[in-house]
Amino acid sequence: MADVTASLSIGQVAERTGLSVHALRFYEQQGVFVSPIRRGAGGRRSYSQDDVDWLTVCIILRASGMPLPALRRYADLVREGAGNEEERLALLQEHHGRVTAQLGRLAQCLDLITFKVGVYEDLIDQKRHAAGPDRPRPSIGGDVPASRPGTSA
Amino acid sequence: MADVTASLSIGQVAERTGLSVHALRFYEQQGVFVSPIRRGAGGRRSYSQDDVDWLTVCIILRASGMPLPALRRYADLVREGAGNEEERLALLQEHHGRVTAQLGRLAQCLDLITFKVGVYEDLIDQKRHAAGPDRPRPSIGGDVPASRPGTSA
DNA sequence: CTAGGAGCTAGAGTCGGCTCTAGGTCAACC
DNA sequence: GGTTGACCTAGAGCCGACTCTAGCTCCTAG
Repeated sequence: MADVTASLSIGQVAERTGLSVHALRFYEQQGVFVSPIRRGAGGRRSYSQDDVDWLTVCIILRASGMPLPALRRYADLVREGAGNEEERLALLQEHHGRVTAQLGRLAQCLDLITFKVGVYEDLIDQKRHAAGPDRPRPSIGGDVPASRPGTSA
Repeated sequence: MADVTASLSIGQVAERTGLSVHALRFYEQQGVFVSPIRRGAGGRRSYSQDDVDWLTVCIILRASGMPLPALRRYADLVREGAGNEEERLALLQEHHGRVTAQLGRLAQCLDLITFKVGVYEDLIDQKRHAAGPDRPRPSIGGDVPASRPGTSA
């Protein structure tokens, strides 16, 4: 029972979350932490495991595009304590919807990119083989247009 | 044969691409167009269908996170004409990789979000039913920690 | 006892990607 | 002939999310 509820310095938290110390102070100032970060000797921040866990969630939410104000709002709700679970749920559901939508859009984009990569690959190894009389393939001008996918979106 | 190769005003292009006229001028200034936009009466921009097609591709690339400098680089290559297909391919492949990675990350994030939504849904309809003697579920303090997914990433 | 390293605060700076403003030109309508 | 309304240029401003700086306090090691 050594490092259970061990408290970490800002540098250690930075190291294990991948955030910069600047970002950690910035997040704190922005109110994304649920409980105030404790201070140790000389006013230094001392993060609990809970703080780090929460931070981990925050990082994932941020990575999925949740803006800081929404994150702060969520933190506010959690800080308020039990009783506002519907609001938290609503916030998360909304974010869930946005992430799902973004995934969809991204997948569509990927289709086009994959298509274009394919076209260039074909084009390039047609050149390599410097083939005979079979037509090189139509509709490549300066660049291929959006021909196949993406036209519908 | 009326509007084939019709040329469009900046306003019309804005309308059908969803970009603002400001953004269109900005993109032009940033060199993302392959050929210079023609000018009509009084120096007004006149977009060809090709311009709009290219723009459509650009929009998709941007939507998938390609930064403007990369887009410009791509446009530069296309403008140069045939002979640099390997470079174009490389650029697209790199972007393809990044988009794929981003999709993966986003999917992981979505897992956590889905999980948390699930937890709150359970929690809320347990409350609604105000059930009997079965324990409400452990490990919900202020908020559920990252318990299930995301812990590995 | 001093030099280095980690931390502190407040606030300025940066970057990407637009967005907006000021001041002007046209063409068309009333 | 005056007023819209769409367009023009050059350049300033904005927003989000950090990032960096200056000037300070500690603690520890040499």
